[in-house]
Order: sequence, then structure tokens, then C-alpha cells
Amino acid sequence: MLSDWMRKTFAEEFPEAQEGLADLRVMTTASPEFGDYQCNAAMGLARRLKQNPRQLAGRIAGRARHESVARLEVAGPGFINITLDDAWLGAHMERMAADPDLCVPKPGSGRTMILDYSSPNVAKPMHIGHIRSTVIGNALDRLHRFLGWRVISDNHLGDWGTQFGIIIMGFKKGVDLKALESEPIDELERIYRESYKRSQEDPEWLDACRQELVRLQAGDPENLALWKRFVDLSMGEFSRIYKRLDVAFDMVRGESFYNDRLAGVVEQLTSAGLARESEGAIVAFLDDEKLPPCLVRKSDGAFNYATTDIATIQRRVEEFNPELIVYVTDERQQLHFKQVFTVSRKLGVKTRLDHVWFGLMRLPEGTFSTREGNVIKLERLLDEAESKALAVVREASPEMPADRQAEVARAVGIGAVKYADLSQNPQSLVVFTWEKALALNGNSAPYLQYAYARIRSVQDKFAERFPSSDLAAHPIRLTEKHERALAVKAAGFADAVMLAAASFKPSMLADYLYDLAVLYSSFYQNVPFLKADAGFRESRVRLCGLTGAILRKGLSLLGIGTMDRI
RNA sequence: ACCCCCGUAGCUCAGUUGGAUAGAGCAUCGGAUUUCUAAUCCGGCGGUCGCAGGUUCAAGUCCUGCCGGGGGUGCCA
Repeated sequence: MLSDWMRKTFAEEFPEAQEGLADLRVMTTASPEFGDYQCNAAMGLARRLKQNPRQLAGRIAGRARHESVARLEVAGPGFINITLDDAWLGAHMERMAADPDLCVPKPGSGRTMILDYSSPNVAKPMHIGHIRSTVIGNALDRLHRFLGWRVISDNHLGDWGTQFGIIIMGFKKGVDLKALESEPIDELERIYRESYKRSQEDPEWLDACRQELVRLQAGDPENLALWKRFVDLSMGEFSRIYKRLDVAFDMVRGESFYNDRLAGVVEQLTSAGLARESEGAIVAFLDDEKLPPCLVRKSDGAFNYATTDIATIQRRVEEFNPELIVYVTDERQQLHFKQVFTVSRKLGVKTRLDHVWFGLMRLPEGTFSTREGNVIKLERLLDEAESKALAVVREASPEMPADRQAEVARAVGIGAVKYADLSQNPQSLVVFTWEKALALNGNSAPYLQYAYARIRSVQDKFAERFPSSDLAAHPIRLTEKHERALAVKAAGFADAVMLAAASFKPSMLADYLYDLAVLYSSFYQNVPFLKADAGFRESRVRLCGLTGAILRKGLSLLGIGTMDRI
């Protein structure tokens, strides 16, 4: 990696400046006229050492040598521009193509992380608001696994909250058993919505709901049986959706899993003097950390989600001793996790704890919620996506058998929905529109899937027309501007994967893949390969093949499938 | 009231953590197919990066203040 090399060169040339070099980076240039990569560290260093930046950059450029680098030039106020060596680049393409991991290292080898994502609430339908945690979390899961991490993905279901008091109360007073049979989740949702509404208007009803919750948490057999039934019904629906989304978890441990530890957590906190009684509740005060107080037991005796999350962290540390625990949730939980992490540390937890939050999804007319009943169900979104994709497939490939068309429509439709979420900065707010969610052209999954399918087609045509040709016998040579640009981009795959994982932003990989596909499409359009002379032909087909391998692997890391024909 | 995000082309968004002339897609206008998949490619149009200061060789990016939007702030999760 060029950054390491540059950092080493700087350190050797300027031993007096060790500290400031840790974040030194080599990055791609703003424009091809500046070479392939650039390093801007000389200018910052010059300030600290009170030296002339151009002279300083010149000293680096004069001594630095690397097998992959053809040329180093100092430009402007002190940029060091780096141009890769064509022969090295060609050989590197061959190395990548020969490696199933495409020369991506395994920095996570021997390390363990727990990834907590998706985590829908039981007895409510999964709606479009759940897709972000599920899709972003799953991409982070795949990225880290690929980098060698032992990832333990955990679906921390919301199966133990106050909502169960509301639902149990509603169920006992007005369940429609027939509806529960045919549309279980819809019926549970209806019960919840109506019981919630009544609890807002009728204090007695609200109190009864609380009592039901307390009974459930105390182990009342009737309520426990109802609760189990709700969980099973919900898991049936969730599993169906996860299967469609190609999402799998190592564990599905809901909040209820930690129930028997909650009292212990509160006990630990109080005996350590970290929490005390206040207005009937048990509260951890975090004034030193400038955080609001954190409730760990309500005045009615029930525990709340902070308690559960603290217990969960303790259990995970005891059982798996991970290097870090990562939570993927929406932005509203930022304060909650700050509090939970702080309290956990006070209890002696040393594990790195990260909260990866993403912006809330909204409808153009405002927020939606189960309580309001204005949600768009996730299944409906997936249905719409597939049917829209199917219409396009039928139009574009009428000769394709119907079952193949359906298969393509699935990959394209689901891929488009996932990509729409993964391709933008997770932290920006998303306003849901059907048009955006179902886009099939431009910067979208189908664009990448299309590029991949064309590559597969080229490879098949090549095998058909030149059956005796041995690709591996021909070196990859980069002669055309378009193919060189493609190769430079291809060489950056490992960096893109590592950067996306380390910053918890799958969008960085999505951006990379889109750039790669754009360069490929341009190459495809402007440079002949099956019709090129022998030697060039094989070289270009090999470069095609490598591009295809990167697209396939990269998309799979985002949880998006590829088809040989679309 | 306080805290956290966001504000970039008509619309939706990137912008590699301070770098060179701010980039894509959609929309719009024009061009490319006897050829390896036109779900494509090539080009045009489109910008006081919310506003005002500040920090320095360099600010969309950092600091301060304001404006606008979203979210949060002990008994929901």
C-alpha cells in the first residue's frame, strides 16, 4: 500500500517529525494530468518544520523508490504526484485475477466483533424504516468477514418492551381470532394501534397495560404464553423477509434473552454507588460526563431498554470477549447509546463500543409510525421493486424464459432497493419516494449488474470464438488510455473495501464500484477487444474478467447478487 | 432552553477527514448501433457550496455567530 510506503519514506527522511505522520495518506489525484496518486503531506510537514514545502517534497521525491512507481513529480505548492508503472500495473492485474480474494488482505484475522443490527420490534410489521439498519448492517457484516474478522451478527429483537403490555391488554379484550389466523401481523398491529390509542385517552386502560407488562416480566404463565405466540408469529414474517433480502444472523437473541440479568445490573449499579433511587425510579446520574440521567428501573418496578442493553453488553463480553461491539440503529438512539456505553464503562467494560447511526427515513409528508398507521411495509416495497424490474426484463429480453426473467427481476429489483440505501452517506436523512427507491438506471445496482452481465457475455463469446486460446498464457498489457484508467481503478479495490469497513460506510464501496463500472463501460464502448489483434485481445479479455470479478465480489459484499445474463 | 445531525446544479445525492479547475445520476438539449448486450456510450446546458465573519500557502471541508430543516433531552424502544 502506497500510504505505508510514503509514511516510511517521510519518517526516514525526517526522523524529527515522527508524530505528525500517522495520518499521512496517499490518495487518488483530482485529475489524470497529475498522475495516478498524490501525497500532500509535504506541505503540512513544511509548516511544522518551518521549511520550504517544495524543497521538502523534492527531497522525498528524490529518494523514494517503489517497484510499482514509474515517476514522482513535485507540483504546485508541494504536491507529490505519483504515476504507476505500466508493467507493474499489468502484472498486478494478473495477481489480482489469480487470487480469489483479489489481493485484499485480512487485517481482521484473529479479531472478533459483534454486530447488532436490524433488530425489529415483535408484533409490528417490518416497514421501509427497517431496511436501512438491515441492509447497512448486513453490508458491514459481509465487509468485515471478507477482511478476516470473526463477525458475530446478532438480531437483537425488540421482544420485551412496554409494547407487550399494550398488546396483551388489547389481545385479551379484543382479538379477532380469524384475522389472527389469516393475517397474523396485521391483526397484532391493529390490536397494538387500538390499544395504544385507548391508553392515551384512558388512564385506567394505560394502568392495566402496565400491569400486564409487570405480570409478563414476573413470569405469569398466561402472559408468557401469549408473548411466545406473538414472537413466533413475528419471526415467521421476519424470516420470510430476511430470506428475500439474503440476510442471515449468527444469533437471534431478543431483549428477553437478558431478562434474568436485569435485576443484577441494577444491583451492581446501586451497590457500586453508580445509581440511586430518585422519584421512585433507580437512576444512574452522569453529570461528570455531561449527560442526562439514565433510568435503569422504572418506578413501577419494570426495567427499561437501558438496563437491557447494559446487560447485553456484559453478557457479550463474558461469552465472546470481542474486540468491539457495533450497533446499527437510527439517529434517535445516539443519546441512549452514549449513556449505555458510559454506564457500561463505569461497570468495568473495556471493549470498544461503537454506535453506527443512520438518518431517519421519512415520507414526503412527514414521519411515519406504526401508531399512526401510515407505514409502507417492507414486503410491499420488495414486491413493487420486483414487479417493476420484471416489466423491464420482459421488455429488454423477451426471448428469455419466464423463470429466468423472474430470477433476473428478483436480483435486479432487490438489488436496486438495497443499493439505493447503500449508495448514500448513511447519516443523511432519507425521504422515501417510490421513484428513488426503484430507480433502475444511472447510479444504481442494475447499472452495475448490467456491466457485469456484459462482461460475462464477452467471456462466453471469447470462449466460443477462440476455443483453443489459453488466456493465462498472455500477459495483461495496458496500452490504451481507457484500459489503463480501468486498471488503476481496479488496483484500488482493496483500499476501497478497507476504507468502507473501517469507516462503517458501505457507500464508499458502492461509490467505488460505480466508478469502476463507469470506466469499464467507457472502455467497452471505445476499445475493441474480441476484434483486437491477438495478444491485445487476450489481454483485454483478461482485464474484462478481472473487472467482472471485482464487480461480483464488491456487489456481494453489499449483499447484492449478479446474473450472467440480464 | 440545551444537545446531536443536515443545508452543494431545477430535483436526488457524492465530495477519500484541509488540497490543484466542486463531481455524478435524474430532468433537459444534441450525437453514436452492418460491431463484444443501447438497462450503454460521447457531448451541451446547469453552482455567490444556507448567510456573515475568522483561522492559513490552501476552506464545501476546521472555529464563532445567525437563518432554515430534522432528531433527541429520567419512567416508549
